[in-house]
Amino acid sequence: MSSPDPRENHILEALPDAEQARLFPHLKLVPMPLAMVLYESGDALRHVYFPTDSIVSLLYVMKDGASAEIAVVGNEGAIGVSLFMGGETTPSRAIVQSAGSAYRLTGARLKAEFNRHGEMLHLLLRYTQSLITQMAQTAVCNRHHSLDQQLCRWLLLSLDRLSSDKLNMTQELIANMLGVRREGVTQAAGELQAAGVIRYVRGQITVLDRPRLEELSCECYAVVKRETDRLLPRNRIPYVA
Amino acid sequence: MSSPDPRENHILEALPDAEQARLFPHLKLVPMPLAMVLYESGDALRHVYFPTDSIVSLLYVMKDGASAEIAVVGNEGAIGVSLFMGGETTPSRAIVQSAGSAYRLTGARLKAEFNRHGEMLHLLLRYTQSLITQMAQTAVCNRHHSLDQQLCRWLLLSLDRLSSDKLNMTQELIANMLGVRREGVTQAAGELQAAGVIRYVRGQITVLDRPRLEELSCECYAVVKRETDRLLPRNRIPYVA
DNA sequence: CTGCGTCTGTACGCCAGCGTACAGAAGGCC
DNA sequence: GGCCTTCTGTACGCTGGCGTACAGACGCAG
Repeated sequence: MSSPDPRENHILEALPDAEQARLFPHLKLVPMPLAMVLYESGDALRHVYFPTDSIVSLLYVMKDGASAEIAVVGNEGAIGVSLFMGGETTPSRAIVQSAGSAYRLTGARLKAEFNRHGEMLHLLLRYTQSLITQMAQTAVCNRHHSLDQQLCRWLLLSLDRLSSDKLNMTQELIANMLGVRREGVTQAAGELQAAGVIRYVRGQITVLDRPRLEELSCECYAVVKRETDRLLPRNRIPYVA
Repeated sequence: MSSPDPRENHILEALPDAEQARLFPHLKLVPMPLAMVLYESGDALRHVYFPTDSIVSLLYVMKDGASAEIAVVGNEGAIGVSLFMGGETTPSRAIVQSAGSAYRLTGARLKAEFNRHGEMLHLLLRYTQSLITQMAQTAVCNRHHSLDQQLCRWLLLSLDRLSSDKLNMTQELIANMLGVRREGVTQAAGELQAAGVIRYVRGQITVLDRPRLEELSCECYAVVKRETDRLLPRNRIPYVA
């Protein structure tokens, strides 16, 4: 971005002027390079991150090394929910899946703002609920849907968090996120390419036919999208008790 | 229970005296018969439920009727998280999986207490985080583990929420919760019975060898258990900012 | 322009769980 | 006792995704 602005993050954007004035001076713009780990399972969180153009995956890693993504966070949300939820740590790993930037706030500063019980609290809680929806839907999706469908869902979730129709990610990476074999992704992506829905060139995916992608996806994408839009409307709504 | 007491629910138990005095008069003890639906996907919630000896499953139902449990709630928690999270509704169904009782509170009363930003808020948020852990782990489990392992996990989660070693539930019901075929559960349960771990008689499961059950389960049970115990210690801990 | 590392394509046997179908067994009701 | 419903056991073919193995393709460094 030529002139980074905290308001590129939807949560920060939605804050009332007074809260923005209080918080923005303490925000620090940090680069988010690919594969950067924001926290490991069980780490005490020091900061909360508000992505602008980066995408972060939350994933669980098992003892045998198998992994699975449970949610993806972009400029609609924040990383470090367990800070204000009170747990301080969480058994997941947060890893940058698409490079970019984020605004960072110290945990202490965030908690202080949260405990003023103002709009920030309500925004963060609503965002957390949308995160819950995404995780729950991921659980169901993992149970019932085919790899082909899940790949479509995953591409759409990423696409929504970028301003471009190009994704920079290898099949290996996608496989890790979905918790499947790399060969499976090759297979599924090959079909999509043959159908003219995407173009795939060595770590760069271009989406050619988004409507078709939505058709091929399972319903999980739509459910999550609808719920996210409902919970996080992009304008300033005062809290109603 | 011979003399029901709100303190059988761990959240209510953990409240300071002042908050208990304020809330308990408004609690209503309600029966929770098997298969009772507390809310359907998208329903506006009117009450929050604090189970004492009942168990409630949160499950997602897809368009084609397929379903999957995303979390289970007993006397350690509450049903109706989306009320104080701000969403008012949630795309899941809450259904009683093991009959018993619960204390009920109107949504308005709960929100009023929540917005006092006292111990109730912190307890509910910490509980919500443990719920998040459970959902995330379910997602991973659905991806990577065998039906046999998942059955063990599920039995343990239920067992922890009951005071008995007997579970009243048909294989059909379990299959619905796990999102698998009934025959699959028959198969897996048959193996457990042959191994002397459980005894199965027409809708009644008796756990004979719990340690063995834990060994046969995937790590998911232990992860969720540890995290739940960490987040919700059974004593009154003042909030530290 | 050559070589090497990374990324992608393909192949083959294997198996868990699915869909389907049906049979026996236990318990309740009249 | 006899009937009917519910619950459980078993069988069989099918398929999606896994594990493994290897070959081509692209791109960067030297």
